[in-house]
Amino acid sequence: MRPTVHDIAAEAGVSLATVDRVMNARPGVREKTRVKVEQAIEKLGYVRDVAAANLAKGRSYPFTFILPCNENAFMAELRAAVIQANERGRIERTQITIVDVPAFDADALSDALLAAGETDTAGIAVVAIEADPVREAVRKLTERGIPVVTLVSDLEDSTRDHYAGVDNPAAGRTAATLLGRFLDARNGAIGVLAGSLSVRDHQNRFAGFSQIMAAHFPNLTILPPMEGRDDLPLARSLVCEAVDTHPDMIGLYSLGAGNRGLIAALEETRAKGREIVTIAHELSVHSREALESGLFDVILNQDAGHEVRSAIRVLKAKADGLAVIAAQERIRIDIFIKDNLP
Amino acid sequence: MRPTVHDIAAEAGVSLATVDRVMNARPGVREKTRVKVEQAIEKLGYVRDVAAANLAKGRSYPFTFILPCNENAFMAELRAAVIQANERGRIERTQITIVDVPAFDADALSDALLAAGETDTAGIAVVAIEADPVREAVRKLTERGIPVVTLVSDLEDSTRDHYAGVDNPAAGRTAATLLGRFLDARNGAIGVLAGSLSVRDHQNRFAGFSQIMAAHFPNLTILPPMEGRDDLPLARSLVCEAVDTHPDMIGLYSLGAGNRGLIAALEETRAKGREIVTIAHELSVHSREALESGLFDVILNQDAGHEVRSAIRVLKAKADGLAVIAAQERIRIDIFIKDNLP
DNA sequence: TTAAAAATGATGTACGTAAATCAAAAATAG
DNA sequence: CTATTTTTGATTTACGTACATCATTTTTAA
Repeated sequence: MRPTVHDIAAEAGVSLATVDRVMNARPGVREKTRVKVEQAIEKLGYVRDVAAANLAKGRSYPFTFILPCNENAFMAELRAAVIQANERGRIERTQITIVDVPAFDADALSDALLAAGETDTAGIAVVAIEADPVREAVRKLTERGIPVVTLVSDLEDSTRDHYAGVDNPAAGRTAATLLGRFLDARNGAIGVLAGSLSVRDHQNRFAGFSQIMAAHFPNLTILPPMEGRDDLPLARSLVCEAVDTHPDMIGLYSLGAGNRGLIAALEETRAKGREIVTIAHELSVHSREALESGLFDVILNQDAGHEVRSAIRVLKAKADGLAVIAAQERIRIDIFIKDNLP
Repeated sequence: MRPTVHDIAAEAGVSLATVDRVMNARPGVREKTRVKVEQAIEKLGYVRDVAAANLAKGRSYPFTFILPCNENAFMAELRAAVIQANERGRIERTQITIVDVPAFDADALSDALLAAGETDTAGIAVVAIEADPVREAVRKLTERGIPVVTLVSDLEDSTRDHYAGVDNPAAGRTAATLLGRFLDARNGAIGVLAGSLSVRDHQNRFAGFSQIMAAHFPNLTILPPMEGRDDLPLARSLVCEAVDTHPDMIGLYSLGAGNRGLIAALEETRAKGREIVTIAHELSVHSREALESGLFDVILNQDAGHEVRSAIRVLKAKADGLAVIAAQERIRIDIFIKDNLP
């Protein structure tokens, strides 16, 4: 049987009240007594029963998640993951309020952050936009002791407590290595399709991609990146045009989320008898289908569920003033080919 | 505020005792009353506070994990994962007893299974060996209502409740696709190094690998598989010999866990100025180093921690007579290249 | 040495659920 | 309609911890 506070009290030769004072850092305990109790805890290997403690505390964690009303599959999945976490969170005493903000609107986002800070919130998770008003809002929040975690997209040079998302330069490097190796010694051009290069994630991915391409695959040249803005017809026409303009284009890296336009373009390209080795981001029903049909060769993925759960763990830890185990919270970049689809 | 049993009682117009009878399927409730209570639960969206329930029940789950005393890195990691799960399991009221059995010994394993069944156990997880006495032991256990989960290695045509491990044929197919594509249009021979082809996992991986190779990469021929038996010097000499004997060998798939002998052999090969595109299994300090230095090109990995946690979740669910969400318990095959290492 | 301050003990209530007991009411059988 | 069985209610204790109150002891300052 695992030891309880009673066992600690008996072992240390003090009362339950004193053990409680030590355990919860309440005042009124002599140093000598505190040490006695701590030694008893050590000796018996006592671990606080968190479930019972939370029950007694009646504590709950009202968290706020600020999400952009983007319409792409990944954001939908992220939102679903938050909702699901909220449902099962009843057990862990977390309750999440989702706040919607227009996509790519820095002012709206900073307003939403400040507004969330005025509510009864134990911590805020936010899909960040790189902009000074946002940084300023985050600074005000953290200054007031409200934990802030960036989700999916980070906010550099800010006072946010943690970033729950993938290493985007590494994602770009991964794409470069795979594309380069799949094309082995062939010579040719590589297209790059981004959502928008004004978004930090996409910038970072492109930087990592370019770096490895330049260093290891001199046989491949990168074409100027296209910006599809998550817009189906635009992405499609951009890709089609690039394929036509560059007959030597043999590879493509799509580092955004506008997969459906891309898929349409690749279907047309295939119909014309050309195959482009393609690496895209984010697993969804559409991208999965493209991978299975061979239109995509690789999908790099960040697991929205993992990111949300990690964000919640970190917020909880910060709210309790506990340390975060960085290694445990690192979000992996998943590589999927048609053979290892989940 | 989330509703409690008291709220249910008030809503249904019955006493607390009756609600308790309904909730815990105790006898002595009229059908009409039971329906009233269930409707109140539905209406208020009541969810049992599992933490409080476990606290009140004082229930604990004594599980047994039967592991082979293999000395390879993966088994060590698996064991560590079990120990870690046991430590943090104090909170979830699971306590795990580890039983060691000699590796590859079917009789010892079946004895251990039956012995575990005699102890006070709420469920058994076992790294299975394909053999009839093992199947028979599992049958006896499940017949007596003891949940049995196979871990890492499955037991086909048995009465085990669940398999917590990866899809090994899919792992082999993944290796084949990556190896084939990395070698693009080159012609040559592919070596295969197994631990032992009498082990089901390795058989399955080899089958999947051969299937895709034959179907999609006629430019590559598979050499007869070598058996390294997790033995460092043996694996090393086998690989060195194969490299010397087959000057056209340009790729290698190591589907076992004997990575260190393989790494030694590849170092020698590299010293001779030859590079072999290599895919190996299981991430460890050694294999990671080999990946970073370019000796390995890809590592396929199964996360021991995930497998152990999944096994525990399933055992708990089975012990409570609850359903298992299959999709949630699927163990992924991770692909690592040097750019996406965690 | 005494008064004040600090430290400790003793005790009770609460959290949400489980489980038991005994009394009371309702339904059913004869 | 009574006797019996079944169903329901009321109440209590327990799980392990948090937190508050008040009494008592010990320590420190004057």
